[in-house]
Amino acid sequence: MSAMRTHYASGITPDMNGSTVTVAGWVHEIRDLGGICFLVLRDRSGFAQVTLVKKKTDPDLFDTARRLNRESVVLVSGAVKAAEQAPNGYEVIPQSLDLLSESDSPLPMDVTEKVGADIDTRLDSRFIDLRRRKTLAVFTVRHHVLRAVREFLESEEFIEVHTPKVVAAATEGGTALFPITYFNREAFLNQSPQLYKQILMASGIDRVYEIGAIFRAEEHDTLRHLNEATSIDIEASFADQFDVMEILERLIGSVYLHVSQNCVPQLRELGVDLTVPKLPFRRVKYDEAIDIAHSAGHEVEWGDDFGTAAERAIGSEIGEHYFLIDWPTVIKPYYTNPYEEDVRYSKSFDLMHPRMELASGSQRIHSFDLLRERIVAQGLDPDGFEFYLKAFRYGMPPHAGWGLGTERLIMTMLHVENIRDVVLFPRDRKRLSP
RNA sequence: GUCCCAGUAGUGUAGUGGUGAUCAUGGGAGGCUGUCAAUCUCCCGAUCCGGGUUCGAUUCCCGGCUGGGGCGCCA
Repeated sequence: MSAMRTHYASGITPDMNGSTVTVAGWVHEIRDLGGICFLVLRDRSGFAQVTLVKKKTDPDLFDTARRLNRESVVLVSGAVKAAEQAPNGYEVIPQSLDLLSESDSPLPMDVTEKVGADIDTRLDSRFIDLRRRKTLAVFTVRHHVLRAVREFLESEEFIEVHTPKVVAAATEGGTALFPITYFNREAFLNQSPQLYKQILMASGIDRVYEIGAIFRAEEHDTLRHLNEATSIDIEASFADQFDVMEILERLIGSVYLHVSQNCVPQLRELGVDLTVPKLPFRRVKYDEAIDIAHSAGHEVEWGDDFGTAAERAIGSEIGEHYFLIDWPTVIKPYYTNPYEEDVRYSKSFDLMHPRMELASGSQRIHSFDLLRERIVAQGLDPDGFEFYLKAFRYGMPPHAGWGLGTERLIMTMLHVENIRDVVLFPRDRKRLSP
């Protein structure tokens, strides 16, 4: 604990009756009843009630307390008193109260959650929004999700790497990139670590993962897209798509388990009853999914991706996490390995939640000649990929991998509607600040 | 990219071709010794911008700006 503070609010218990503590935090509410005044102090852990009885309190201290603005930052030292009627069974009888930072008034939004606020209002004042218990709970869970991912991948002997976010060329064609000026040259913000993690397979590191920002310049405007998102990516050598699918489903199971065990108060705050999904997830072939979509009345041509409506129909038919496997080669990126026996199909998969796609992956092409051929076939210029293709000429093992959307994992886990709710400072088409 | 929708106190909302523009929360003053969505009395605070129709527009029409959402695309 810091020099200023001896305890978090939740670290104080009634059996500490009589001992002196110093708590620090924000003035959540003040209830002045005339002869007695209650100051509710809020910190990251919870609330502490500071009780001032007029007759027994120094007049200056009493007056300072009752005149505090909401959300001012204060430091309160005093004696812990066990009290039945107090919220957590105790209250603090102050000996001193320091006003460390006075809050302006009125506040840009309500912190006590009595009155709602639009997402836009909340994001404009995100630092205040984070003072709300529900918002704090979401980001605490997010931390535990990422921690669980790291622990799991580490236990599977993956090494964490960081690849460049400023790149010279598009990874896969298709999606739009953000152009930037790099000294005198044109450069882009990376849409995916794909090419770099594949290059690392030629290094012999064998199993790598990266948790990092990806950028997409698409002008979409939905509850499940952002222009800057966080991707969890892995790549593994001497593996096929089924090997990495198995890693992925065990990772999902492990993350759910970790969160259900370590985020009990947060889940309660959010009203989420978390059940760990059963393994293994169903493997549904693309062709089967087409049939499901058709029988639900959705038009899907073989070789097309599923529209949102068809995707939801398939999702509600399956009802839980599932893998959508064996996609047509034509709708997957050039680095996706086709089946040798029928090149119309590829060794690819998407991990689906009934609400949306969470991840996609595949076994990759590791033959230089085939890869170059596929790049050309998709209308891309192989010269722009020389730095990448070079890694396939001097001993590249077979490999497979996937990319998982961190935000989508969290929003489906916590039943969050809007992807912006699970990113501290989201970047969408309209928002560039804060 | 495209289509739809919305802009009313700090915040969240109701409603209206002529209003004293609703309610809650908030803020100010006062009362109250056990509050915990404290409570009571009094008070404060708003119709996005520009043009048009009209005797009169916050309301109807057009444009703008800002925001929200669907689809496409994707994670």
